[in-house]
Amino acid sequence: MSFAIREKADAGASAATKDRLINAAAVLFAERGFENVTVREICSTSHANVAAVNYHFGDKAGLYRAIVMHAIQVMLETNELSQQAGAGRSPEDQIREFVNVFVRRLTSDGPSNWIHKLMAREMDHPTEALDLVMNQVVRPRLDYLSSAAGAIMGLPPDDPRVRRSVASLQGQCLLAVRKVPSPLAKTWGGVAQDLAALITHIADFSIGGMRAIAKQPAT
Amino acid sequence: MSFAIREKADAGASAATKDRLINAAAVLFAERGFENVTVREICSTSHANVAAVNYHFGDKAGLYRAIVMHAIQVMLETNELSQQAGAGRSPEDQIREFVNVFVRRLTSDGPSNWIHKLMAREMDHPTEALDLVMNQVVRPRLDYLSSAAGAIMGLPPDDPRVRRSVASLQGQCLLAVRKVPSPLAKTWGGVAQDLAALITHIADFSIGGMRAIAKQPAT
DNA sequence: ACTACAATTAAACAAATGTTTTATACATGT
DNA sequence: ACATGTATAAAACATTTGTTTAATTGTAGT
Repeated sequence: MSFAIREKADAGASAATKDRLINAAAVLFAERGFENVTVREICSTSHANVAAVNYHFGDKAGLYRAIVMHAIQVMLETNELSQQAGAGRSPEDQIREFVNVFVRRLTSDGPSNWIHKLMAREMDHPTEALDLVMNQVVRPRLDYLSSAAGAIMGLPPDDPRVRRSVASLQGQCLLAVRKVPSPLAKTWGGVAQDLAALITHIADFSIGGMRAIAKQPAT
Repeated sequence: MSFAIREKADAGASAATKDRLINAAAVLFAERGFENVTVREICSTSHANVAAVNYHFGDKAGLYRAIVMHAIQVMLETNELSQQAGAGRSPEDQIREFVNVFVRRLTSDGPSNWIHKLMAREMDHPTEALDLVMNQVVRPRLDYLSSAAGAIMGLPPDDPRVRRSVASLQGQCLLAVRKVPSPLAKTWGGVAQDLAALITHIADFSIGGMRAIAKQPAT
């Protein structure tokens, strides 16, 4: 068995190109979508040969699949982070911490940045891989938020008024994360400029909305 | 001058193919994006020749531009409709009417449906045409909403707290409009199933949020 | 009848794209 | 030293893409 040695030898060469391909392609796919990125461009920015993608991943779609798998891991990590941050706190603080972790992670320049761009793309043009993301990542996230929101509203987590309120919260987070085109940056940018202010706004706005909704009769 | 007669003669033939191209391409572009739609497919579904696009619009991008121009008109129409619906009413009702018109128009199967899908696409991948849309359509819309929100919150329309609240409202509307992929349709669909309930939720949730924010000090 | 011009069609073109093939370099195991 | 198998490299291939060209049709004006 020479696996250990081979792995070590590969670490600087072959395994590195495979990783370079994934890293470069992930950013490109997130930025411009699957169809609008050429294999040649991926290999070019990865300093790899044109055939590298087909060799390591079979075909272009195989590379995309590998990237989605990696993305799921990071999104699950985001879920855990936001839930740990709110553990043992009041439901209001759980909402605040979720917004805090979620928005900061998605607006940062870290490796998690491209992931949600990619997912936003998938929303409009779903592929096979999206089912997995929905069930493994999004559904648990919504369940967690529904639990906190239900506590705030004094309603069961699966009450339609609670689910809708969670959707309202998510909608705000997703819009806040979205990069806004330049011409509107002045007006809109004033909103997103101070990230901390934006985060507390979304949380407080949503909590206020939940309490207002809770007073209404069920539909 | 034989323009009048020619126009009339064209109405059933040439002008019709030009319109067929626009209508077919608009749906296709909205569904899959500019790059992922081929000229051949557009012409095929339009029952036109492969060269029709180049003849009538110069090139593929010219057709796209023509579609965006048409889209702007419809979006301006949406603006007017929602503002007329709220004319002379309380600011709360103005918000409610805006959400009502906006969400209904974007979820209907009418001709306005594809437009905002297209715009959502433009947000992520801006082209030259987007500047026009932003300044002529989105900015006035935000101004109108800021005026109503400001009245509710007892603050000037350009107060950061007001602008952020308007953004919160828009985020909810945009998410509500977005078609959700099938695997989550069960959970999420329960939210969007009753459109009327969803609309009143967004309005009341937002008004509640605004009032809660208004009580806080400026940041 | 003849001309002029717009619209349509079929065929072909040049460029780009994903993929395959063939050959080479290199490290490892015997 | 030799064989083995993996990773990289260069070139070529088959399709698809947007676009152009040339020929044809039909309609209006004189």
